[in-house]
Amino acid sequence: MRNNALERKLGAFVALSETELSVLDELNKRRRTFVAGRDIVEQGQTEQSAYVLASGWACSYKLLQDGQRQIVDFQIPGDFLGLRSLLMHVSDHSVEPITDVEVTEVLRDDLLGAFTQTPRLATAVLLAASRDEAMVVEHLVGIGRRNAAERLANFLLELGARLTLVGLGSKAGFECPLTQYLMADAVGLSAVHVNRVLRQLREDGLVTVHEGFVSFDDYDRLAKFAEFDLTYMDQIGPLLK
Amino acid sequence: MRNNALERKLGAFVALSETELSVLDELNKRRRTFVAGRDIVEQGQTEQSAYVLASGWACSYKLLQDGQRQIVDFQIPGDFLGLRSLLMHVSDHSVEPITDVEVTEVLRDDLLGAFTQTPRLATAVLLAASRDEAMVVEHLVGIGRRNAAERLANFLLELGARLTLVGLGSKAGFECPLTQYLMADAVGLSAVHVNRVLRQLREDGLVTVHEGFVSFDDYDRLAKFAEFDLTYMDQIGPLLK
DNA sequence: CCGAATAGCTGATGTAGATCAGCACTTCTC
DNA sequence: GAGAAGTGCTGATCTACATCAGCTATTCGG
Repeated sequence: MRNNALERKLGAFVALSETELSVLDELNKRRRTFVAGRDIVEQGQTEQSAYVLASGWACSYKLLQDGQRQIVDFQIPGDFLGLRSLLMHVSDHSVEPITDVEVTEVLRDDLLGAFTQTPRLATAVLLAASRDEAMVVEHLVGIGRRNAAERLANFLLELGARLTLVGLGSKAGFECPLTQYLMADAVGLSAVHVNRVLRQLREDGLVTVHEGFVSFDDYDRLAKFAEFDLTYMDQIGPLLK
Repeated sequence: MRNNALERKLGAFVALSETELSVLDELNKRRRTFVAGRDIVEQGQTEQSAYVLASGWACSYKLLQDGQRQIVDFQIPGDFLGLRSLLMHVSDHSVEPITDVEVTEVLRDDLLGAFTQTPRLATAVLLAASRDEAMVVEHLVGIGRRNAAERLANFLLELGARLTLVGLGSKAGFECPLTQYLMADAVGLSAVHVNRVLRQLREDGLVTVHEGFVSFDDYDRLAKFAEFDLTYMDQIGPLLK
């Protein structure tokens, strides 16, 4: 069976041949499910497998000694979970499912083996990883230099854009299982302040976050307000023919 | 001639064979120099080449519309400059030399071509990119969840550790061409506050930053204070034999 | 040799966002 | 069916940092 999540993900970066596709098929046929709240990858562990998210939401985060947590990114269908943990000796972060999730598993040796067989796959993974890194960089800029409202606006717009790419959102809005606590840990604010800022954005007629749904009340004004620029998401199409 | 900067960089992640080394030699023989202050890579441009820093310091940064700047990372000898810009369609950041720098140039087509010939190279680059991403993630956590003093302490410790790896620093300290303005843009503070916090750290007998030199006055106490943990730098040795 | 940058430094004041404390509503558990 | 836990929401207070303003010491170009 063709057309799994990993193929869609990598196909966005390089056009894959038949043989490459069949190598991919071999790579990730093990399907697994995880329940919400129980970590999939744990900081400090040595991981033998990564996953590609088929359905549901997850988040990758780091804990500080004092118990504070910084969410690095949320993962939506099509995204890798724990790829960096697989590539590095010990995982530098944890991954937790926010909802129940379905994933396909990718074993380290299989992945590295596949690179040797079909180098274009390695290039594709490298490009996918670069795009992920670009997103982290963008978050860094947001947290370092934007105020609370701009940060939250950017955050919601980025999520919306990513979900739209996989058919789960539009300029009107998207379904969103995140609590205000989760958003706070992602944008580096307190949950209390997230609440206030969301109210502000709602009263200004920009976005409404309510009952698990994010509605863009005025997408263009919101994008302008947030200085939202998604070139970093680099979704023009395959770089390699 | 063997033993250039790129070989050292990638050799840290995979053990490279003779043929792989010779491919590498072909890859980056063009040596260039850039003067301090004039951008090497520019946000929004499409880049055809990346570089490996042979000597000097550089920084990668992003600008916001209002003129604020966030420095994403500093590059020291052995680091890539603009690798992500090469891999993506359009560069999401700029790179500026802080001192005069010497680099070797790597052309996009050469790099992608080399991946096809020797897939292990692709793996090596992927691992190197993962380590870079891990550092950005660590910066994100620092900016999101640590206070000014912890942030600066972490920042100096990380620079020290990285410089030590390439023989340019030790637990005693390192030479450092960064102004307080540059540090401020990197850790997301104002230069004024950087100044005050550095004074605080100095008065507490932890670190002294003076006349282009960073001295760790009490490395262990500083590391403890900053909760410094360098597992994310992942320098245990080659993952692949 | 003089004016203009650049860098480090400091005090006074302002503010964005944290923290604390508490209410209302829903869902889950025994 | 009562308690406990999770989530959203709000007012009052506190504080870590930014901003403004201005000082000194170097360096650098003409």
